[in-house]
Amino acid sequence: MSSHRVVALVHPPQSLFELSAAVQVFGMCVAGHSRYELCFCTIHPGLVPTDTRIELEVNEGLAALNDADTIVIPGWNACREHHAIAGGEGYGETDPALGDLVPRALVERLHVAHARGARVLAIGTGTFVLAQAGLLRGRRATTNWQWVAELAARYPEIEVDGNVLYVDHGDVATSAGVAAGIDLCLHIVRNDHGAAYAADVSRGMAAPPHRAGDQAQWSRNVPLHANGGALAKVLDWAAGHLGEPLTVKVLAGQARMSARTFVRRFTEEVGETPGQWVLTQRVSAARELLERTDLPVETIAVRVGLSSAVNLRTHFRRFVGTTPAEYRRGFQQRKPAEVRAEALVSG
DNA sequence: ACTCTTCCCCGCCATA
DNA sequence: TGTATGGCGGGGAAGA
Repeated sequence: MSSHRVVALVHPPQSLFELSAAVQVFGMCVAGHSRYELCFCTIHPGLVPTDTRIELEVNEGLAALNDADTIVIPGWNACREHHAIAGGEGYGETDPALGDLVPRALVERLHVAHARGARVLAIGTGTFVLAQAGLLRGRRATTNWQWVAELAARYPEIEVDGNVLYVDHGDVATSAGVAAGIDLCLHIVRNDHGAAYAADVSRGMAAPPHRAGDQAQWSRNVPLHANGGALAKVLDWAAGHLGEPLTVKVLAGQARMSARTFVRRFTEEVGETPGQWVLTQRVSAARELLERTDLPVETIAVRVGLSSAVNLRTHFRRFVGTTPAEYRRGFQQRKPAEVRAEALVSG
């Protein structure tokens, strides 16, 4: 099996931040190499302007999409081009022609790629390209909160959800802007190569390990380090003590807050309730243990704080869509092929 | 499948 | 008056 080819579509004025979300995650080397082959293409190969005063040299044209296993569209700033040329800042202003600036040739390439089974990811305003290509018809999708209304207005056939970080349909996925792009890419890596590998990648880039797609987009852009980082410390602490009872009372105590205030602040800043968050962490930890140990399911359940195998199974089905045993089996079957592939790359 | 208990989460409100 | 806190109670879900 040759390595998975990820092709990022660069387009002027390219958003560097959203591009680097894809670059960091898919280009990240773990133990010396990456499991993805990351390439770039653009409509007119050559120097591509970005949203800052740096140009990118991109040598491949749209033909590179033909053999992509995954296509990433890290933002689509065509709308800002006019503002930039006019000397304006462009942020916050909407251009009604946003979707119309998607060239026909690109739309066709995307159709072909999607039809032959390539996966298409959009980060932030990249969603508009997928919308214009008709790949989101009748499906749920998201984009930057600033653009949610615009997206919904222009494409009524899409179920626009502005309250999530990302939406993944398997063949097509969209995310909110900036940091949510990292979350989406990590989510993809996680499904491709498992939670343990994804955790290695996110550790490599010092990103928070896992945020579920249905978390709210940051309502006020408050970093977790607000309030002297009290919440961030509690999250770290809790992640290291999953086997112990993590009730709201216990967590609030760690944060030196009353339970009521803790729940309120937690949901505001993290985007989901403490209970949901703890549960997500526990299932996540269980996935990792299933992948890299041979511990019995019952033991794993106890170790991650889910008390019993019965309990673990119900939550596992809800989050992962399968049973722990099945998940482990599926994962270990893939293992030998991957190990061989790694040996080839590193050797 | 059932009960019983505990905990979650949120609205409401008094307080600082 | 505006803002953050935290106690209380209930509806409901989770777990034993």
